[in-house]
Amino acid sequence: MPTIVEVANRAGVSAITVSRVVNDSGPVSSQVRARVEQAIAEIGYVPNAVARSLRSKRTDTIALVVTDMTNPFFTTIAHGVEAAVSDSGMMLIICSTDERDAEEERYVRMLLQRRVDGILLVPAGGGAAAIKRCREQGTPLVVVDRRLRGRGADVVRADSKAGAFELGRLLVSLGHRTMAVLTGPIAVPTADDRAAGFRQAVAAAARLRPPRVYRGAFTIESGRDMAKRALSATPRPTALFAANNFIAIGVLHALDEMKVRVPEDVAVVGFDDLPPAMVTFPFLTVAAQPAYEMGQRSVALLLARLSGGRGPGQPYQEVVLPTQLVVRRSSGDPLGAPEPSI
Amino acid sequence: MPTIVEVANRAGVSAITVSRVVNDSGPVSSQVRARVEQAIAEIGYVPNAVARSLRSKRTDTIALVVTDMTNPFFTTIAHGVEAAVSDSGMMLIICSTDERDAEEERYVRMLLQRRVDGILLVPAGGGAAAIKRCREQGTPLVVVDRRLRGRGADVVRADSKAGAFELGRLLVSLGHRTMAVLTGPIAVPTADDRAAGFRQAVAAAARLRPPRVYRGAFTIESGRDMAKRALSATPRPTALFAANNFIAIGVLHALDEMKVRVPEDVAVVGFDDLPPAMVTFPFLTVAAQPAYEMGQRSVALLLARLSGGRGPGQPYQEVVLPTQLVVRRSSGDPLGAPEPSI
DNA sequence: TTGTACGCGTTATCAC
DNA sequence: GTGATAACGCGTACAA
Repeated sequence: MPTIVEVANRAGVSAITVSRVVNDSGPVSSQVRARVEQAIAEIGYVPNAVARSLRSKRTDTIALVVTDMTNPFFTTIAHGVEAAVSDSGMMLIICSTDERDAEEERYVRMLLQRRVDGILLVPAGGGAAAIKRCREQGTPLVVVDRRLRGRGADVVRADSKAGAFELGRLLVSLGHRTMAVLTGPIAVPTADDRAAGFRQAVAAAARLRPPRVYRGAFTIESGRDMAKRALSATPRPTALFAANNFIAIGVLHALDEMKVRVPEDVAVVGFDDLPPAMVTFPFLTVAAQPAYEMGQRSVALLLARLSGGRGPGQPYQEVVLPTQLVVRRSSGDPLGAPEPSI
Repeated sequence: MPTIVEVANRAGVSAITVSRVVNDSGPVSSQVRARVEQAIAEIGYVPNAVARSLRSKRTDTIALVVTDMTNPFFTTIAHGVEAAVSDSGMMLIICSTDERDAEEERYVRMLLQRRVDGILLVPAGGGAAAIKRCREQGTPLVVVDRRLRGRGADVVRADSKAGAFELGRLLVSLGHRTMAVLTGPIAVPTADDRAAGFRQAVAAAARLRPPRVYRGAFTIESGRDMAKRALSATPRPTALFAANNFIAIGVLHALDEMKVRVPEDVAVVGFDDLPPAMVTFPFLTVAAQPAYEMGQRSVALLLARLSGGRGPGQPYQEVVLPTQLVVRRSSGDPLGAPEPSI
């Protein structure tokens, strides 16, 4: 593999001159430039970015660490990230932790060894270890999709609480009085916020019993399981709130198996929309998060840190994006309304 | 940022000894090891993988270049790739070319500069330029999901022709006699193979007119457009074959808009399944590709090249995986069958 | 078991 | 406008 020195020899110049031509840094006479360019073409020189990084201390690479690459919500974020990263001439490393803290730690360690310029992280749990590591090394970190207890990093997330509140208010306005919340693990802020927002909406209505809250994982299996438990409770809920898209899918599967009709027998609302590209016939009423935009904004925040515009001394920012209420069939008509005449 | 030398000084040893401790290469007395490990912990040393790569000429990084990150088929491949890559302690760079040759070239150039250990490529077009570049540099390349004209690289793909043939045979057996194929661009082997396979199935039946073939892009918009054109043809087809998942979704949207019922008025079959995770109620009859497995097999092929087991001199391999026919509602019942009594 | 010398490919600094 | 020198952080080859 030819090096810059070999190009230099062939062109009869020094290595640094070749470097100047390649990077367009510093003055080079047009004659020399031509000779160098020809030499490059002749021997097929490809600059070595590894060596360059060793000197420059920049890799022009950032990493995105998500909890679940199969979830379209995260792949949509990834898409937004990729677009933004590519625009600024960098490359993107993607890691999937499978919601496991240990994997998250392993990945962050590897990424820091590789000296990536920055990390976008969807923490599996609290993310404390990762945040600490990054800070020690001075590598910018943006936490995506999860609220942070302390202020330890920039954050980009959607307003889970407000979105859940809207869904709750919708169901209340449709006349539901017994509802259940199916959400994710304890201590995951996203899971808590959504439960809290929904409960608040119910509490705001007079004389409604607070919804029962089921805790599981953000998975289809867990959604299915929680739905079955919720429906066997007394009194049986007339509406279910699934705190993310996978839980919602699990719920729909469970109801289908139980021959419970949606929305006729039970209304269902969820968090996270499915990308329109993937859904043939949208059905589910949801609070949609702006996933693509979240990806882009995360990169923007990271790049701002990198360009030093906001040095490491600057206070951390939290960008909270609004969700959008999308009402579809699964939430049903007002309870007690007359049956439509056929 | 502390270096290996600083660790060495603090521990009162030489740099190479620290290296031996960190990489567990070469003998180190347990006393010295303890001293070194303590020094590492105290000053928070994080090995520099960039410098290591410069020496070792390996980056332990591979890249996946796809045409469309929003397509669940490719994200499923990516998921399989990620799992396999992670298992072998490497990291994964992901690039999305948006089906543009120029982007593909740009990405490949950047990746080769970064000295990635290998590249998995879903070519936007023929992929000739990328293949040539990689070969010149001696970087292993595996082409994914596309057949190659010449033998210039390892290939992992599904059997598009056989899958399309099965779909065609199904429709023929259901009694359809006028059908249309909605496929991707000319010169993309995948698009051609699927059209050819389907046509062959029709030709195998006696006295059927060959299906009309529409050419567009592998996008929802294109699918919608082609569906409208196909349905306004005379004689009007009773069945449509969409050559990938996005085209199929576009078709379903178009038919919905035109108030054409599926499968009552027109039967629809497609290529590529949607991951079960994303679909609430599966509806479409498809030839499903083993996307996840394709991702894994691609990595396996790449790693085989890397480990030298199959040196660069070895002949290129082509792995062709079978598709699976999944019959659902969209393909309908046999034509002319009595209406089901309610 | 431990250490010395050198090179990996590039670029910043300073000199001409 | 061009070049010599050194340094980035690490690991191989060899010596002690």
